[in-house]
Amino acid sequence: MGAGETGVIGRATLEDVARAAGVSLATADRVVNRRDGVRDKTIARVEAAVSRLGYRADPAAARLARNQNFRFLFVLPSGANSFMTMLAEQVARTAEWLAAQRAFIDVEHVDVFDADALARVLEGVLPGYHGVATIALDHPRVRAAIDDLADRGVPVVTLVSDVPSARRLHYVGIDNPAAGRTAATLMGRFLGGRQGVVAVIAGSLSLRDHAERLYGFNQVMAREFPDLIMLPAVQGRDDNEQTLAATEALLRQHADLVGLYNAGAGNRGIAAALQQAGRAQEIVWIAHELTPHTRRFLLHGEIDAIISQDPGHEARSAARVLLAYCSGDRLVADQERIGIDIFLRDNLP
Amino acid sequence: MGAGETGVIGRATLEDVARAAGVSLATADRVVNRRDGVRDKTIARVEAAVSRLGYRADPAAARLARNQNFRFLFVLPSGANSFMTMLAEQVARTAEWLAAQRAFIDVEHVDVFDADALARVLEGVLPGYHGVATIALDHPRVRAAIDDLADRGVPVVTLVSDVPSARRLHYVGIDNPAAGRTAATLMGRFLGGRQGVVAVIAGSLSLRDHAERLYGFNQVMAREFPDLIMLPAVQGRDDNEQTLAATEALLRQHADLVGLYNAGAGNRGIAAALQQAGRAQEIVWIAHELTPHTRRFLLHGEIDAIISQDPGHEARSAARVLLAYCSGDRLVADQERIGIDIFLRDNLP
DNA sequence: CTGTTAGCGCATTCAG
DNA sequence: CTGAATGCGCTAACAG
Repeated sequence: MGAGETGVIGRATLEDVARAAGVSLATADRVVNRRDGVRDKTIARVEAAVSRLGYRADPAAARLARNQNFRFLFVLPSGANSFMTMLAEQVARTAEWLAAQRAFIDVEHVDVFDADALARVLEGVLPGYHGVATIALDHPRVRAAIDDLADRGVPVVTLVSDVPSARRLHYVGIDNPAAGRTAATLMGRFLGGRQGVVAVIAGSLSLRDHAERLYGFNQVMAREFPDLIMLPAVQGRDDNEQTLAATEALLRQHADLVGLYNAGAGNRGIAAALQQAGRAQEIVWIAHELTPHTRRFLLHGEIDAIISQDPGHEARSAARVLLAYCSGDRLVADQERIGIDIFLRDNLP
Repeated sequence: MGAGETGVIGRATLEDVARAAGVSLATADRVVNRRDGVRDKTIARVEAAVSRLGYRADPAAARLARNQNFRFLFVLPSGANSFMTMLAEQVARTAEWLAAQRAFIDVEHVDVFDADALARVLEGVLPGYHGVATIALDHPRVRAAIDDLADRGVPVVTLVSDVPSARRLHYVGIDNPAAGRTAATLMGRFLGGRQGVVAVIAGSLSLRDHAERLYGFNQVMAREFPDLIMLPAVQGRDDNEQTLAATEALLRQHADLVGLYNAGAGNRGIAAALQQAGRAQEIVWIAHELTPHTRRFLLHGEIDAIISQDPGHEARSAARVLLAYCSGDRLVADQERIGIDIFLRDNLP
């Protein structure tokens, strides 16, 4: 028993279509796959049969017959903060899944802050790769490298950080200005009328995603919460040491600091500084990316909210987009939209 | 750099394994698929070859050879609030995708509030279905029906609303107590020290998911924000009219109403009542499920935050879980975890 | 322009 | 217990 009789409805096959249209399998295949070399009349006959029988190609069989493998290159940062480490792990996990789809990925690590190094890797992508996913950097040389790949017919998707002006196939990541606005709204509302100074830290102001977050943050703070005093953004280089120092300086200079938004990494530095100053609980601190560390700080009530993106989702999405492009499949658009997640300690995964 | 040496791009096939082990294709297949009738010695030989060559079955080829179709039944509510309508749409969209995987889904509608009707549908599931996904209802008869299906070997996944005590394969939905706690934290923090009364509306207190949300909400309110006065929950039956009436009553009786949490549907009723009373902007209102209506209320500043779940994700997840179970594939656990989404007007999709 | 044929990698009879 | 043979639905040469 079990798998009940496969019943009758074994759907129409290409052969059924061919027979119904009175042509050969090959011809049916030609029109279904929009290859030329078929008279308009027979095209019409076949298409009629297709819609009459409700034919839908079996992609599994097609891939098997085509016997084609894909090879993708993922370019990830070598400097490993927690989020990037998680991303790398998820890419590895995705690789297993992809292998089942006859697609393989190689990973190459490069210093994200170094545009030339990144561009060099992109420029040197070997032929034989069917697609590239990369953490991008908004720099002319990087943009040029991406465009060159596009010219060579290699689709590239940008991951986490975008280069909108390049001819990339797709951007897999969050809307960063919106993420900044989200942080600002939470900041303003959590502060609930308290007066004082709000500071902002970023990894680097020349990283597009960080800059965009600040832009969004400042926009909403100015418009919605004009009573709060915004400090100019300081840089922490996504590094715990430097962020610690920066935070200490802020605390020293502003006794009335009530809010802190870190648009980049280095949260352990902030935690250390706040704890040392004994002001961890009173200051509203909003951070990015759910990692083991930020999770702990959130649970302890130091971080008040985390704005995040799901690295697993991003890795899978990049792979799906590349694969769909290469094999001509459609993709479910809203499955590929990366959401701006908000985590409080109550809705942690 | 570049293409790590996977050497030749084609991976090992079962035939390669067979040859390497010095057995026939059939025998290799027997051990790979754990069928018996093979001597331990040859099993060992084959397994050695498998791991030596790093063999991984090609699922596409396997499905093709097996030539098997699956048929699933989705049981959805007939009473159509916006969220359920969206869910139904997403199920339809998922069906298209599933068809490509040789799996087909039928949808049956039933009144969710009627346990007997639901149980009847579940009891009457025709043989020939390989799996069932259903919006459940925590009722003995429904539980029994689910267990019967399980006994018949039909996997069932509960969707959106769970019956934890039943032998369902999987629950696809959010952690509702946690959702309630999330709402409470937002409520308390958005109120930022304001004093007054907080009201709660639910569709029905006998719906497990609504009850759980209230439980979580009350828990956090009592523990974290003891100064706010909690009103006993009122029922709106997930209906705009009744929810309107309930809200009007609340507004009439409590001039000091500062917060409103709706754990169910019927948000249009609330909006109407608040607008009429002219208190839409001052009351912190937290609602569930992002729909065209709640989105509008959020953008207009009436709703302050929406706690949500992604119906597209849920529909796809239910399908994937069923399909993976039926075809013996593993699934990516954390792709199937349904998150508790928080939407402010800044991070709307 | 159209048809014939030989696989793709695997599951499954049916013999031995 | 094991092996040879057949076919799933489709693609891709290669003939006509």
